[in-house]
Amino acid sequence: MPAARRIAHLDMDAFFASVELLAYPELRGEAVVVGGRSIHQPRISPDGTRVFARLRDYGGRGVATTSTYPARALGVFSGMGLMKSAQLAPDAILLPANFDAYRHYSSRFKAAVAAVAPCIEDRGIDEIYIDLSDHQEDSETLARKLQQAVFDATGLTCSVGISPNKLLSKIASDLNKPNGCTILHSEDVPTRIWPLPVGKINGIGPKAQERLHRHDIRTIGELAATPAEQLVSLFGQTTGRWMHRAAQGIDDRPVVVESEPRSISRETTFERDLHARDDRGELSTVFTALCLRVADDLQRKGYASRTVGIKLRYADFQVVTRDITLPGGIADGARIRQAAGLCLKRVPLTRKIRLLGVRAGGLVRLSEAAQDSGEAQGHLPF
DNA sequence: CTGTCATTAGTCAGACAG
DNA sequence: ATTACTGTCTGACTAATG
Repeated sequence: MPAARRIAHLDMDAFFASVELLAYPELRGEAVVVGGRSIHQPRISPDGTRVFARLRDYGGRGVATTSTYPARALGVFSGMGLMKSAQLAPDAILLPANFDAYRHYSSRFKAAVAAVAPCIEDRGIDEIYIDLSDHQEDSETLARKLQQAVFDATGLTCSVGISPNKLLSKIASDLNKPNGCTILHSEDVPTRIWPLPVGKINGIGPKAQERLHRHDIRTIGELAATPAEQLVSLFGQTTGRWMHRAAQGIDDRPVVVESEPRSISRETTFERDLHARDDRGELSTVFTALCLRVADDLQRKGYASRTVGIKLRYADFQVVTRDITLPGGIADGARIRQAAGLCLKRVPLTRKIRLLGVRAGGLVRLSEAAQDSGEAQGHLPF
């Protein structure tokens, strides 16, 4: 008989901000926000102390990527526009994001976890699922071991949830933050999960939450008590059934140790909104650069793309996408640029544009790609 | 021959998450 | 008023195929 499933979710505490605090320990306890467009590096003053930019000094477009807990106490959360954040916390310190450092600490904490428990599913830069089913120690011991290993390797704290499945563990890891540990069993669902708001379920975002609220469904318990048919009629077959099961704490998704990427993309928001009529040159330069970066990413990772697409965000925030599927995979800049150019022709260019993006989907491994050179569709039989 | 149904691929928008 | 970037998935719709 196989061991009962036991799965951990491990989430680094305020990850980006905490990495910054390793570099700038004098900021511990301060309201610090990470984000913006990277032109506010700390300076060294004549007396040798570091001088940091304040939120009130920030001018341009940008959002808070993360904030320390003191900044959160002032109402500044990730995703919030920096202009709005500056109103709430003008004296908060603003640091540019340093993704190289975050990737470095990400690898370190994942390696530390792997030394304790090797069956890991990557969920982005700052969190992972771990399958502990084959381990003998009790969950409390394992959780503390994981946290100690992460702290020894990085000097950073994390929070851990352990339960029979990913859904419950994800909720659990958030129940006791920072540096917390929560262990849940199936029997705990009515007491520990049902009182929580529906938005605590990973996958129920602001829109679904609002629709549920309109039907007087606010807690996970109320969701669990809603007939599956009603949820299906509200959200469709797949999502409705999933939601109903999730509310009972049921989730049989496995921990996926490795997976292939589905798409690779690059996009950028301009300093000011651009118009195809007045800013042709700039738009064209950026567009080509994005195509080259996507091509470079494809080649470095060893993929070719069969579906190339573009994305535009107009000044009013409306988003349009177009894509094109090709007979064979491509990975070089010139042909990505050509395909993306065809997409661009199908989009109205009468309004000002705020963002431009290029995407490569339908990925095939470069080693197996047909290396389509325009004749790979085969010769006609006559 | 025409209509219907099932299935699949392609396209696009939108929700969600880290 | 303000709202990054990268990536995944689902639903709705259309077209093609059988």
